[in-house]
Amino acid sequence: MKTPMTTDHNKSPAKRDRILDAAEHLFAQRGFEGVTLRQIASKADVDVALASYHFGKKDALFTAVFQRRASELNQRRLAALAEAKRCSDPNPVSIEAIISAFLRPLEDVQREGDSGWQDYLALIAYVNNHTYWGQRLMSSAFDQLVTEFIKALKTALPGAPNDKIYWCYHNLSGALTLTLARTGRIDRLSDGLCRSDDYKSAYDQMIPFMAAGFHNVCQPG
Amino acid sequence: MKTPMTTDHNKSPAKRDRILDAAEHLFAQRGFEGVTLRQIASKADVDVALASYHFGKKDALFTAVFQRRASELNQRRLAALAEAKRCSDPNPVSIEAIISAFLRPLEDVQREGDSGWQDYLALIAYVNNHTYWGQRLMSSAFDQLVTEFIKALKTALPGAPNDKIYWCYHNLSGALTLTLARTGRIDRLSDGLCRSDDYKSAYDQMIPFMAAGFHNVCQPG
DNA sequence: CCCTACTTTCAACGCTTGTTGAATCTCAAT
DNA sequence: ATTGAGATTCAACAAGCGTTGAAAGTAGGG
Repeated sequence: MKTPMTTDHNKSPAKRDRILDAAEHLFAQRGFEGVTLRQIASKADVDVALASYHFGKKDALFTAVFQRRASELNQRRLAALAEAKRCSDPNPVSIEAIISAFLRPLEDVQREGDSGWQDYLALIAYVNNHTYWGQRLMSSAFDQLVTEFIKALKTALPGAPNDKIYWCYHNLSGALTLTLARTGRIDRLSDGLCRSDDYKSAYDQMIPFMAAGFHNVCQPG
Repeated sequence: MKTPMTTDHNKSPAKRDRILDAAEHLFAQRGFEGVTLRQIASKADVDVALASYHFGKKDALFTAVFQRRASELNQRRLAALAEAKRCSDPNPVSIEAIISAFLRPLEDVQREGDSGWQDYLALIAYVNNHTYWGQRLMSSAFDQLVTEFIKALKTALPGAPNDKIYWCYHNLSGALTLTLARTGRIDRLSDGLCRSDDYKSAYDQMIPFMAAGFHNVCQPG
């Protein structure tokens, strides 16, 4: 009996994946127009034409890179949120726990070594601050997840006006984005006291910071 | 008697400035590599070669655009900080007042109509999230100002550890950067309830939000 | 062994890019 | 009028871009 034959490309995904990895790294570092297909192919040790063969136009390759890890990240964050709900069971989940469920999975994948995740999170930062790519990619990849977290925030802050919740999430998202971009600015500003690549410290202070902001802005009435 | 003759180029700054304006708008919208000198020249209604004549390489044009409005912005923010100190005179300045002095001048220049400031602030957002340009431009343009504000924050939060102050400023800077980028994401997330171009609302909620974060994270201990 | 389907390479295309050197224009001072 | 210096245009360059079509490689099923 023959294999069910979605003969697709499960035999030699090696080069295809190497293109994705190289593109992930370079796009995250220099942006869409800042990278050429030849640089990607060179880093992946592959012919230029192969990128076009597998992914079509350059836009499509960028989109493929962005979507590759999105669903796994969403699953991890949703799992963290479910776990937080389970832990505080009869009581409602605290703001701190919700924000923690939003951020800690990022710390997890960053710590797990695979530098691909580092690049991917930096790519999210690039896309989130980019008008064109943000409009095209952020919603389809993350809106469902974000809506889930915002729903949790609303129940944790009963009576809070919706627009304030969204603005508070905007603050959280912006601070997180700058963290993920790891530009090294805080290193220079603090003269080395703080480091952009010290995620642990970043999240440790970000969680109580944001929780206090939510509580202060979103108090009912 | 002849005019004191820094014969430089004060006679026909028209085209030179039009290049800066066009570049400001396009760089802010599409980034450094996303814009061609021909697009800039076309928008400025000027020959391509003129940009090279006035500014040299493309990098130098980008730098010139970035630096053009930096010192005026710094002056406005420093004036706002001085005014805040004056208002609360014998008492120390509050965190809220410091953050307000940091943000409100942005709202002012945005309201004053001149759409160039809008583009410029979006350009700051682009540079601040960009590894390469951030390292080259942010420090020289804004470090002195930021250091001044951080000094004020330190005196307003006596006993707070320095690293926490820097991380808190990092949060403020990140949220502000996403606001300045005006990507339209909050519009889509909130289904039109909040709008990226509603600076007033953005700053109105950001000030108490950030102040609460500072207070919560930076309590001495 | 020979199909067949997929992957990978090769070579080249048409086009755009940033940059430059020489030519032209502008216009105030001589 | 002439000069001279800055501003502006023109035309062109070499280099690099994304993309493509055809050729070559690979491998499992008949």
